Amino acid sequence: MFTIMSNYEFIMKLALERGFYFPSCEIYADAPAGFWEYGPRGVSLKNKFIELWRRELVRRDGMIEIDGTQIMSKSVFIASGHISNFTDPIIKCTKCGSTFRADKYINEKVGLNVPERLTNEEIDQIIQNNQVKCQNCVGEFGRVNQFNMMFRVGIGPTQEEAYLRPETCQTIFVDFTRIFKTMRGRLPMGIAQIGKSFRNEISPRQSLLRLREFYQAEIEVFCNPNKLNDLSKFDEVRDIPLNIYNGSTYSQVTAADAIHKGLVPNKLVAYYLCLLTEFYSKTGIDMKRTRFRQLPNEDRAFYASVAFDFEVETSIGWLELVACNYRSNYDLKGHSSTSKQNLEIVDPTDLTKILPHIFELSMGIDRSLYAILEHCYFEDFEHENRIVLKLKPYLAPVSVGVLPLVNRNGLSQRADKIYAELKQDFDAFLDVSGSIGRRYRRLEEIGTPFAITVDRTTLENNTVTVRDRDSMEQIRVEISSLHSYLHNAIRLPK
RNA sequence: GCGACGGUCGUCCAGUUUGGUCUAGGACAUCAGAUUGCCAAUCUGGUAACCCGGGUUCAAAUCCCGGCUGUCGCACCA
Repeated sequence: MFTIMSNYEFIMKLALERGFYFPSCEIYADAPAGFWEYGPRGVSLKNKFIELWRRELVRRDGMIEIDGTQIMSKSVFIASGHISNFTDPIIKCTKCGSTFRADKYINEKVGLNVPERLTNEEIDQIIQNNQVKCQNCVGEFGRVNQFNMMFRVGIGPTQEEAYLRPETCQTIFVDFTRIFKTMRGRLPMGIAQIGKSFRNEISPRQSLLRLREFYQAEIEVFCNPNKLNDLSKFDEVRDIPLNIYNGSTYSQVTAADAIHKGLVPNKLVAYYLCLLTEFYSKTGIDMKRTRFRQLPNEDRAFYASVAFDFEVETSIGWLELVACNYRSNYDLKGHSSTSKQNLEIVDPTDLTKILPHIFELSMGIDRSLYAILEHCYFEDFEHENRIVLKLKPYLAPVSVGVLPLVNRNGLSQRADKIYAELKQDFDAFLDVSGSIGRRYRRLEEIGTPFAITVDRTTLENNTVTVRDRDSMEQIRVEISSLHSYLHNAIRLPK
C-alpha cells in the first residue's frame, strides 16, 4: 500500500505521537469538535513563542501588557457590536435540513436587500411573500432563528446574561482610560494581551486552525488620528522589506517605499507591520512564503477602515495568522456611549482632548504554532528518513538532551549529575534507553537543538560532546562551561 | 449546519464484502532483560485497540438505527 501524506498529516502525526497537541476530552464519545489541548511539548513551544512575542513586540515597543477576564457582561458586547453584528439570521429547510443565512440567501435568490434591523417575523414575511424555497430540495423553510457566534453564560443564581469573549481586545478597550491614567500614558500607546477567546464556529476544522476555544495575542495601539505620520521611531524600520499583496499583484518594497507608493496609509501602520515582520522572521517561519494581504472593502470586519492580513503559505493553502485592522475610534465610541462614560483623554504632547483611534494587531497563536511546525519540518533522506524539526533553539520545547553513551562504567551516574545541574535552568531531558543513534533521532523529532553525550573521555578530562541538531556535528565542551555555552546558544536573538 | 465517505493498540494498517478458530493480526513507537557502544543495530519477552449507545442474532469489530467525531465538498469564517 502506497499512500502520500501531506505535510499537514505529517504534522498531525507528530503532534499526536510526541505530545504537541491532541483532541480535548478524547476518552468521551460526546467530546465536541473544535477543542484541542496542548501536551507537554506544545505548552513549552507555546510559552517560548509568547516569550519571543513579548520581546519582539511588547518590550521592544514599550507596550503595556494586561490579563483580562474571559467572561464579560452583555453591555460590553452591545457596545462592541457583537450582539448585533455577530448574530446571523438563520433559516433551515424543514425537509432536508440545509441551513442558510437568511439575509444572504434572500438577497441571492430574490434580489431583495435584507437590512440587519429586520426582526425574525419580518424576514419570515419576506420568505412567505416571495415563495423562497430550499435550493437543494425545494422544501419549505422553517421560522427564522438567530445564531450568535458568542458563547452565552449565565452569572450567579439568576443566570445574568454574559458572554465568553469572542476576541481578547474588548478588555483592553474597557480598561483603557484607567491604564492610560495610571501608567502615565502617551500616544501612541500599545496595550497587549494574551489569552483565550471563544467562538461558536459552525464547523470547526483542521485541528489548531479553526478552534472554538483558542489563544490570541492582541495588541491595540491607541493613537492620535492627526499624528499618524508623526512617528520618529519609524526611522528604525524604514528599510525593512514588506511583501504586500493586493489580491492580484505583489509589491516587495521597503516600509518607506510602501508609504511613498501609497500601499500603506501612514507611518504608524507601516511601523507595526515592520515589527510583525521582524517578529515572524525570528520564529522560523520562511518569510519568503508570507505576505500582507490588503483586504478589499467587502472582506473587512465591520469595524475596520484599513485592513491587512498577515498570511503564511502552508500545505493547506494561505493561512491568516494576524489581522491588522485600523479600527478608528469605533470601539471607544461604542463603549463611551453604551457606558455613558467619557473615554476621551488629553494628548499630553499638545494638550488636545481626543478620543484615540486604534490600530490593532490580532494574532492567532494556535495557527502561528502550526505554521512554525510545518515550516520547520524536514525529512533527511540521506539518513534513513531522519525527521528533524528545525525549530529555532529558543523555541524548541526541549533545549538539550543529556545522554550517557553507554549505561556502564559510571557514565549514566555522570549523566545524572550533569542533568541535575542543567535542569533547573534549561529544558533538559535525560535519556538512557536505546542506542545512542535512536536517542538522537528522538530528540531531533521534537526539535531539540543540542544533545550532550557523556563518554569515556568525560571521566578522564571532564568534557562532554555537544551535538548540533542540524549539522549533526559534535564539539567537546568542558562541563564547567556547559551552562554558559547553552545559555548563549539558546538565548533569544538580538 | 447539510451531503458523501470514514472511525480497530501511542501511530499507520489488515480483518467487515459472505456474522462463527478474532481468545482481534502486523509494522513502527514504547517498556523490561540480554548483547553492543556515536547516529533509528540485534535477540527475547511484555504493555497496548474494535468511537459511544441501542437493536437484530444461538453468535456482532463485521448487519441495522441513533449520537459523537474525522476528511472532503457546500455554507459559515465577525
